Amino acid sequence: MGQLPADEDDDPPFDLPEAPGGASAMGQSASRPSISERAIAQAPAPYLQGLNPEQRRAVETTDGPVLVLAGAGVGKTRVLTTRIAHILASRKAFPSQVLAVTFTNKAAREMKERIGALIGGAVEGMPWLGTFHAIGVKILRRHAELVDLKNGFTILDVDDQLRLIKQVIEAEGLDKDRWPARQLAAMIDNWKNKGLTPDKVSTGDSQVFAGIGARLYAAYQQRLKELNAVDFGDLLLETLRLFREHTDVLADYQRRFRYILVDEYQDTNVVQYQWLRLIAQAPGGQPNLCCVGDDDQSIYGWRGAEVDNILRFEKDFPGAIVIRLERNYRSTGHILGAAAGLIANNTGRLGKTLFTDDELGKKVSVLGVWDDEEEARAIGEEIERLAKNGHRLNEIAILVRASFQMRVFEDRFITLGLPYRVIGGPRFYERQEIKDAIAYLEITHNPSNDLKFERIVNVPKRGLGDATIKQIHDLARAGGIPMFEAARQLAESDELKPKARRALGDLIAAFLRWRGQAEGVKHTELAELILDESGYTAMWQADKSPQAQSRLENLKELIRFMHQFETLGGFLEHVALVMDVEQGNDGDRVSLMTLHAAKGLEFETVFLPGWEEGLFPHQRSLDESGLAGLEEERRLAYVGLTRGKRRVQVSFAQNRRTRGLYQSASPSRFVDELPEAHLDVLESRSPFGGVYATMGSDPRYGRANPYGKSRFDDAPSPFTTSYTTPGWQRAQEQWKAARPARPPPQTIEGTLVASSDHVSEFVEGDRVRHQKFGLGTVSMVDGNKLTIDFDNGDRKRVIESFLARA
DNA sequence: CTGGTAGTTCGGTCA
DNA sequence: GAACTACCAG
Repeated sequence: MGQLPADEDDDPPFDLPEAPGGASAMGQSASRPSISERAIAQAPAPYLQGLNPEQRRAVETTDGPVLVLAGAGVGKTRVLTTRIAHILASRKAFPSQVLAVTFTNKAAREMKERIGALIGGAVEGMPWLGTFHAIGVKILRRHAELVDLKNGFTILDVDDQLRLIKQVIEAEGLDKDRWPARQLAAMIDNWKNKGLTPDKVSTGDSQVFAGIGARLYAAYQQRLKELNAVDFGDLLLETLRLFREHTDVLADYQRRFRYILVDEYQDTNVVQYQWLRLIAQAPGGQPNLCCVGDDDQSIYGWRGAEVDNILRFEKDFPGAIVIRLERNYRSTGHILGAAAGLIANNTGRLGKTLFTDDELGKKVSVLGVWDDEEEARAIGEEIERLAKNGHRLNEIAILVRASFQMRVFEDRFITLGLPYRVIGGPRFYERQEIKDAIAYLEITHNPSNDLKFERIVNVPKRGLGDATIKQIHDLARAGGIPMFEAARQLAESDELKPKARRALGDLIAAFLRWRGQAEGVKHTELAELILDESGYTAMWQADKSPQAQSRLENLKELIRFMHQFETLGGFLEHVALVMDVEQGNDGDRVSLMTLHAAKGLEFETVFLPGWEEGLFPHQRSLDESGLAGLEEERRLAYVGLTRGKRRVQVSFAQNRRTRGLYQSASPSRFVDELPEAHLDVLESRSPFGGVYATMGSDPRYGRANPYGKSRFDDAPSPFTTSYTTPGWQRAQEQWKAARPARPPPQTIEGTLVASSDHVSEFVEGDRVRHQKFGLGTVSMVDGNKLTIDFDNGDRKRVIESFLARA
C-alpha cells in the first residue's frame, strides 16, 4: 500500500469500505457479506434471467481464468456486462477493483450504460472501465515522474507526431525526401506495438531506414521526453516499463484489480498482452481474468494484433475454462450460412459453428454493376424502396472497405435527399480548424506544448514565417526552454525585424492575457474569446472557399461540445484520447462507415459494396502480409456479413474511379467463396445493360460483354494468379517494378482515358454539353482535359469523355 | 514573407 | 481528385 497517491475521489483505499454510489447498502467489506446481503445473493437475480446456459456459465464462472469464445451475434456484450453486474451485485468486489478493458471508446461507453441499467445506475464508480489507452494514461498520470515525465505531460496526436518526427530526421542531418517521415512513424508505431524500446530494436528490422532506424527511434523518444510528451504507443509502452521497473507499483495494481475483463481479446497486440499478463499475476494463484473474443473477427493485425494471443490462452493460464458461445441471435440462416462458408476458407481457426433457430430468411444477394456510381445509384434506389415499405433508415448500413468509397454514396444521398450519417469517417478532431482551435486552447492551458505552438504561431498569417520560427526554435533548444518562453524573450530582444517582433509580441501578450482570464471566465466563453481575438474566426469568415462556412460551423460545434466539460483541462484531456465524437444520434438515417468501424454493430439491412480484387481484399494487405493478410481481409468480410440481421447485399463494380481515372476491376475472390446455396445473384438494371463477364465465363455474373471482348480479358492479371506460389511473388515484383513506367492506355468503350498525348476532338470555341454541368463553350484544350466556360458562369476543367457536342 | 501557379505524389483499416 | 511541395514574382 501507499504507492498509489490517494488523490482521486473515485478511488478509495482498498481496505476501507467504499461509500456506496447508489441506494444499495455496500457498507460491508467484500469478504464478509452481511446476512441480508447473503440473502439477496441467494435470490434469483433478475439480471440472470433470459440467458442461455452457456451465457449463464460465462457470467457465473467468476473466479479463475476464463476464455469466452464468442462468435458474431451471440450476445457477447450482454455476457460481459452481466458478468460485471454479477460481480458487483454479489459483492465480490467494489467497482474500483474491477478492471475492464475495451478497444473502442464506443464499446466502453456502451458497457457503462448497460451495467448501469442492469444494477440500477450505481456505477459512477467504475473508474477502470475503458480502452487500453485510457487506462494507460490514467496509470501513467499517477506515476509520471517514475518514467521521466512531468505531471502534466501532453499526448501527441498524429499530426504532432509527424511534425516531431520530421524535425528529428532533419536534426540528424538527413534528407527528408529520401527518408520519409511517414514511414519512420509507421515503423516506430510497429515497434511500440510489439513492446520494443529503442535499445531492443534490431537494426535489421528496418529496410528503408536500414541501420539508422533504431537511432532515429531513440532520438525521437529523447525529444518526446524533452517536450514532456508521449504518443499513443507510449501510453502502453511506458506503462509497461513502469510496471517492469517498479515492481512495488505493479504489485499495488495487482492487488487492486480483483477481477479483470478483456473485450475483443483477439485484437490485443504484444504490448497489451504483456501489460495484461503483468497486471493479471494474482498474488498467489490464478487471476480472475476473463477474456472474451472471436478469432474469426480479428481484423487489427496491421495494428500489431496477435491472433495467437487468443489461441494461446489455455497455455498461458493452465486450467483455464473455455466457454463457447455459438448460438446466434442476430442473423437469419442464409446470412449465417454465407458467412460460415466464406470463413471456412481460412486456416488455423479455433473453430466455432454458429447456429440459429431463426428462419432461413432471404438469401444474400450479389449484384454486379458497371461502375462505382451505378453501385451507389442501385443501393440508393434499393434503400428508397425499402424505406417506402416502412424500413427504418437507422436499421440500414453501408459498410465499405476504405473510407474513400464513402464519397460516391454521400454524393448520391445528397442528390436523393436521403438522410445519412457517417460513422468514424474523417473524424471531427482531425479537421484542420478543430486542431487549430484546440492548439490555441492547449497553449493557453499549457504554454510549453511546443508542437501546438508551432502549429498556430502563424495561423492566421501574422508574418511569422520559417525564418522567424527557426530562430525561436534554436533559442528554445539552446536554452532548454519551451518555444513559448523563447518567443517571449525574442520578442523583447532586438533580434527580430520590427514587424515580426511586433507580431510575436502581440501574440505572446494575447496568450498571457487569455491565461489570466482563465480563472474568471467560463471555459466555453474563454474559448470563444480566444478564437475571436486571435483572428482565427475572422480568417475563415474572410475565406470565400465553399468549405469555410462549414469550418465555422464546426468551430461552433466544438464550443457546444465543450459545455459537457467542467474545465478546459478536462476537455483537453478528453480530446487527446477520444478521437470520435458522439454525433448523429438524431433522426432516422442510413449509416455509412468502414468495415472496421462496424465491428460490434448490427443492422436489419447491410450493403457491402466494392467487393473487387485489389480493393477487397486490399492489394496492400496482400502485398505486405501475403496469406495472413488475405485471411485477415476474409475475416473482415466475415465481420461485414455478420452485421446483417435480415438482409445483406454484396456488390462489385466492373470499373472504379480512383485517382481520377477509371480502372477496370474484377470481382473479389470472396464473392466466389460465398456458398451458392445461400445466394441470390441479381442482374443490374443499369442503362449499360447489366453486368457482363469480363473475367471468366461464370454464368452467375450475367450475359456476355455487350461491347465485345475486352483486351483485358486475356491480359494476365496479378490479382488472379495464385497468391501463394513463388510465381505469384515474382509476378508481383515484376508488376511493381513495371508500375513507375507509364501504364498502357486503358480502354473503356473505345475512349482513351487521361492520356496526355491525346488529341481532342474538340477545339476552342466549340459548344459542348457536359453530363453533369450542362451547356458551355470550350476555352482551352489540354490532352483530354478541357477547360469549359459553362453558361451558368462557372469555369471548370473536365474530362473529355463527359462531353458531347451541343 | 506572402500568395499564386505548377508539378508531384498519394490514396487501408484504429486509439 | 486532393493535398502537398517547390518555385517565383511581388
